[in-house]
Amino acid sequence: MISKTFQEKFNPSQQAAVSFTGQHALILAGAGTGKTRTIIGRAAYLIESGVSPSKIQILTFTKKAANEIVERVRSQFPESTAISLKGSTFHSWCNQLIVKYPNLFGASTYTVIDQDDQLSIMKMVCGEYKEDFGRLRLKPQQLIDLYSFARNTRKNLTESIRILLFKDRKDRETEYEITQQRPYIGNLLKAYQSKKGNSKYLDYDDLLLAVSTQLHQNEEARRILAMDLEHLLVDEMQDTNPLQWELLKPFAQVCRLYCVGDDAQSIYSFRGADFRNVHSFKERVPDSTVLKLNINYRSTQHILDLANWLLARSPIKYDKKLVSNITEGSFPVVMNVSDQWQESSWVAEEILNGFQQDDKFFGDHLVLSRSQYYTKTLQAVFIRKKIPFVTYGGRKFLEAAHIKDVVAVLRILNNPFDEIAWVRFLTFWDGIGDVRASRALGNIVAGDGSRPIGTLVKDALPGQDGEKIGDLIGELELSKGDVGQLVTKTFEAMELGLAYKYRKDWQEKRKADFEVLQLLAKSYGSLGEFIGEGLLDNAANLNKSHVLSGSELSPSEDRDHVIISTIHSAKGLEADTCFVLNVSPKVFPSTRTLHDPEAIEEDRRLLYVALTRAKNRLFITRNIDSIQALTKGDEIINEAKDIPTESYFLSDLPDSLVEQRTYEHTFDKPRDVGTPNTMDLSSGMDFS
DNA sequence: TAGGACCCGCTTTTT
DNA sequence: GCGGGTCCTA
Repeated sequence: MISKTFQEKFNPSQQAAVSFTGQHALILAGAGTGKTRTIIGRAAYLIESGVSPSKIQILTFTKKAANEIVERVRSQFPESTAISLKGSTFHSWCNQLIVKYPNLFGASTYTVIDQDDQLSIMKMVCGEYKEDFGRLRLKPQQLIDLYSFARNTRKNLTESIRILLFKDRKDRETEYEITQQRPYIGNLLKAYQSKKGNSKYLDYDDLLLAVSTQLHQNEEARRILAMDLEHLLVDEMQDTNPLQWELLKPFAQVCRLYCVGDDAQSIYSFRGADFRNVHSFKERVPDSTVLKLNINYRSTQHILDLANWLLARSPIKYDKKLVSNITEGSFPVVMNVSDQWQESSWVAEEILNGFQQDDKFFGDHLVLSRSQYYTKTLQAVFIRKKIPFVTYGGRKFLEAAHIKDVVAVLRILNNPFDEIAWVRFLTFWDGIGDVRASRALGNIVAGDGSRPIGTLVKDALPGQDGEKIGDLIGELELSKGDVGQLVTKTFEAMELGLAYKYRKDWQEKRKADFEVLQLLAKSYGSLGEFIGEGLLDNAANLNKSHVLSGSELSPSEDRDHVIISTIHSAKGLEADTCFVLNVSPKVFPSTRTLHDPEAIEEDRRLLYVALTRAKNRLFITRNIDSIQALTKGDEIINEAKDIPTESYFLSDLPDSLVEQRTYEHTFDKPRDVGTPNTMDLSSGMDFS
């Protein structure tokens, strides 16, 4: 049954996509063509057609996107109609499946670990296998990257080493080097893997791998999951990697796949994303149809002209030319600045102008940067000018050191084999360092698990310290069933130590986070859920972007403020006015990608994503010095001499597409910024 | 063995 | 400006 507004809400190609009746579909949707609207419409359409909401699963890459889609579908129906509709990230979905069917996936007690934990384990392994590690000139982090890359791309170790460490070279020397190093790397990775297994850890990749492997091997598993699922709606298909494809593939047999994506917005190849998952969809999935959405409802034609120009210059054929249904509007502005202070000041001025003169809200402004790091100056200026802002991307709440200290206790109670949590917890206390902790650890983990944790600690760590810590953890174990209470008690017990450990910024910054942690903890039913889902839940990414309102944990999104985001985190966002920072030579494309044509194209797509976030006004900043260096033909050109591809995306930018300006005010630069190395004390004193 | 002081290198992007 | 590593001292 199609609702009355259907024709009004969707254009003909969107209608075709939303009401698709075939088996499997791939929707190719350019930026701003209503991708989210279509996936929402699809879910709503299915529910209206009588599909049970509980049999629809929406998959996205971030929790935020998942929540938004689900909420918007639910709001179209009377109260509880669509309450059972599910939306999650790939990782969280797999985690839920593993929890729901423990027998099927063979994991009962486990702990999901993040990249910090992975690194800690790898460091332990490198310490244990000194000889192997010593023969390599690699950092533990590189080993982790290698391991993850190989698993996500389904490539073997040799190929992974070649791509990640040798820039994909295939000459004889490289072959020799790889043959030399591979056995040692292999040993370390195997040791890492078995340590991970012993501690009952699952890293992010394991979550996907566990489910995917089982589905491929086990027909029973497919049958069971098929009973729960009729429609799988996948967002951002261009960002899926081979491992995720392995996960999706079996579902083509048990339910209907509906994948939405845009190959021109594929920006996650560092995570193994492969847009052949889009390009080869039709060949890979029998009985599938490809539909396209081409009309852009977001941006003015001027903005799209620039985006189209950028894409047209790529050697890759995207078969895409966005056409806007908005014809008026101003040209994108390219602002030439000579340093970051100018850049930040100008952005701040523009925003304040917009706010005061043009009746814009702070929330109408989106500032995009290539890296989180780069926006620091901007944040400083915003604070001084009292411009409210939130940042997207960056370190997550649960990854902050002081939070991890407290969470370590919860992890221990959840999984007594969790060595990392043990070390963190034990060394937290004054007088216990790495050495005593890891010694004690051997005894604790060797225990049979049936004895109370408190006595285990006392045995492993004789003396006063052991008594104290053993009593504490024994006491805390009593609150295991109540996550909120457990967090409160743990914090009380550790508060003194925390205040001392983080004395530099405890009062100002860190202390308040524990109120947030408590509220967050209360929102989870069980310890296991909090540990597992909490980590995977991007909504837990409430560093500074969330505030406490009343007794509720709520995103401060309902307040008016500018959004500062990395481009990667900005996918799916849009704003009236959009600033793209530092689109300078050496940045777009980045100098680190210049050796690799594919990486350059990914940088191009990254810029494309940034440009297409803007609805009405697009401002691009760039460093004038680097532009002049480029035209003078100095080192940048020389570096790029033997590289056929262009070295700066905007180098031949036609004047007809943008308006160029140069920043003129200089008074805004704070006098006291810079590096006063020595203070001049020579004057005012006569030593003669 | 624990912990503090100091120095260096460098700084994409994320579940 | 930050974490990480290293060296030095109690």
